[in-house]
Amino acid sequence: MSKKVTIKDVAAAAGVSHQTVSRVMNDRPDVAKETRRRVWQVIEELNYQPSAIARSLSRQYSYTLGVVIAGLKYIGPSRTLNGITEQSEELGYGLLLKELPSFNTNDIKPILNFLISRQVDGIIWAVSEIGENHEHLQQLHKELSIPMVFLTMSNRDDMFIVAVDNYLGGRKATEHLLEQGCRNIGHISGPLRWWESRQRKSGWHDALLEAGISAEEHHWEEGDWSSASGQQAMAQILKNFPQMDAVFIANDQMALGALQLTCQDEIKVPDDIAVVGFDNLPESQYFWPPLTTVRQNLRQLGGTAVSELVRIIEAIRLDQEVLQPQVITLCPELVVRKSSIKNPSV
Amino acid sequence: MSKKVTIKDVAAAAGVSHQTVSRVMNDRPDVAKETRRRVWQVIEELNYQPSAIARSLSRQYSYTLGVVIAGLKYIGPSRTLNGITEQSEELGYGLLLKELPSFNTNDIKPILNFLISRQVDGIIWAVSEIGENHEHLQQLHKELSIPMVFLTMSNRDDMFIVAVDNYLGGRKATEHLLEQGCRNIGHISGPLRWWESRQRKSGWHDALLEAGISAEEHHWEEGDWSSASGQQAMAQILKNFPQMDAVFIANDQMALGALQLTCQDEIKVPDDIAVVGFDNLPESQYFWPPLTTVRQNLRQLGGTAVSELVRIIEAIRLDQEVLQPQVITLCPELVVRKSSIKNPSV
DNA sequence: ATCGTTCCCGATAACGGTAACAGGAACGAT
DNA sequence: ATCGTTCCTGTTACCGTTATCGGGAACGAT
Repeated sequence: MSKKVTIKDVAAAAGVSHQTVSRVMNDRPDVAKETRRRVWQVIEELNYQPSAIARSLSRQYSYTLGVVIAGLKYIGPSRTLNGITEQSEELGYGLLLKELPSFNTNDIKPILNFLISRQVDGIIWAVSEIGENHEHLQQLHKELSIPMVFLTMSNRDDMFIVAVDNYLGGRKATEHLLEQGCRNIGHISGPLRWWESRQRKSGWHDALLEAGISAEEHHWEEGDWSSASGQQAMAQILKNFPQMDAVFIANDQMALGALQLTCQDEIKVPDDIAVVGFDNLPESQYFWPPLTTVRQNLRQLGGTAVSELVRIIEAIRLDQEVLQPQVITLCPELVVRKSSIKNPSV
Repeated sequence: MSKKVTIKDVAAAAGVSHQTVSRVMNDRPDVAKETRRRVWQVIEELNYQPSAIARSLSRQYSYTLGVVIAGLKYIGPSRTLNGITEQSEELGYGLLLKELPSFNTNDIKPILNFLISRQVDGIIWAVSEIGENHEHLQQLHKELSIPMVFLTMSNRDDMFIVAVDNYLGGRKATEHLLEQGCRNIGHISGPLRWWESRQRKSGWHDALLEAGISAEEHHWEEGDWSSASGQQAMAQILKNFPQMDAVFIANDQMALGALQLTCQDEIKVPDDIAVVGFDNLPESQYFWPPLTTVRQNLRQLGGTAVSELVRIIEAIRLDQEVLQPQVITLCPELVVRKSSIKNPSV
């Protein structure tokens, strides 16, 4: 059972000091050409892999990022994580992953401590803002003095934030329905404890307002993101708001539930009611009818967060100077499909 | 900017040696009650967090597992990862995550080296077996002498493997259709380079054979898991095999594509053609009609892999004895919904 | 011959913990 | 008084790297 080969084994085999081996590994200039060659040869022969652990201990950087995420069983967070893994691979950073057991976990401190004790260079907080779950965090963040980037939360001027513009998404969806000539546009929101839900709903609300239409209380219902809740909410709105000729639904899953209801009740989509969702699930294109929706590029979201975090880390490492916190906003785009096209002229 | 507090700071503040602090942190018995109390107090006051890095270096275990995964943007791998994070949290292990850029990456060695250089105690290989992508790996594995558990791959008797019984899933689906009185049962498979695809197809094939029905070449088509390919494959089979009265489709996404086609062509599901999928997406229940499918518990798959790996690691740590490799198989179950019920008596 | 450079390289001390050993104090037994 | 225990604590070495410093060899300039 071959024991791990260390820098000293290499040094002994090459007949140099371990320091010289270190110099070779790190491409330092002050090594004679011949020595360098010989050391490299031994490294290859012994298949020497330097211990990243020892390295982290010695220089004070681990080249590892901590990622805190929640809801991996849903497709949204996984896509974000996908973006994070790709970009961190690209930039040469490892990832230490922690998943919160639920979205509104209050027991945040041990998780941060866990990451910090493992010397991560920075932390990406990829948990949506729900209810009060960011209040406590915000305070801890200030005490901690470790670079952090937050995803998908309301703007605060003392933090680095990367987020999709959910408000704009809601507006785009609603404006599209207005352009189709709809005037009675309902809305099924996500749980309003979620920041995203509130943003999307505001977008809907404001777009209507600007068109001179008032969004009234019985024009919308609150769902919980699930298809079941979408179905239920749809039934409710149909009852309260029978004139409805279009509906903007805050995610594709709920939209799917609503669509199923229209199948059962033989309501024609889009002729009777036009439907727009949010998320652009890979499946949405194959719903019946294919679903118009708002695409948010979550991979890009994750990737941007990593780039940003690394930028901060390396600024500190090199300049010893702290960057100004900023908010980066990504634009969602509308994907138009059959479910919202009112007048298929011809 | 408060510098990190180390074990020596605590020792100095408490008026003891750093070794005593270490003893207190690790709950060793040989510390006087009073001293222990005092040290704890200082630890709390200074909010001391021991450096996991230094600890890993000193004892030779990091209490960290490496996870190699691919296709996080799909829901399957994310669910598996979800199971992995939960169980590792439970068992007190951290996770170092690596995502392969594609399913059939050949450049495996640097990834393993990366994980090993960070002293992970074991590795979970959560990448499906596709084509030859496991051949090379198998060889590396033997040289490496680090505990590994593999997910979802064909049985080999010298490795630890955890997998869902895809063959059984295929059988269950097909047998269900036979029970519904169907005799002309088609199949849309996933890409046959995938082990899962071959297993599911074999299940279909063998179930038919046992019922005295021969599965012929024009009774099935190969898809690529996407809804688009499902739709296309469905169209093809309908042409080649017009008598078809049921179809087993190797995943829900392709089934969705097929269902959309039936909507367009006004084929009645399940009356004209019964449909069974595979995966049990959260959306499947809301397809039209609701989709009968095979549920595989991927969270359990991930969780089991972690438990198994930790069992191996701790066996080595304590007994210094190596466990016998084994294969753990999880049973998928059939979820019956409307899309496959032929005779809705009354 | 002496001195200052430049080029290499090694010795030693960190980094922040744990392991192993040694030793002092208190105590009872001889 | 001496010895062996037991209980507690400190000293020292070590885990595998990198950083710092210092010094020898070679070389050209004085």
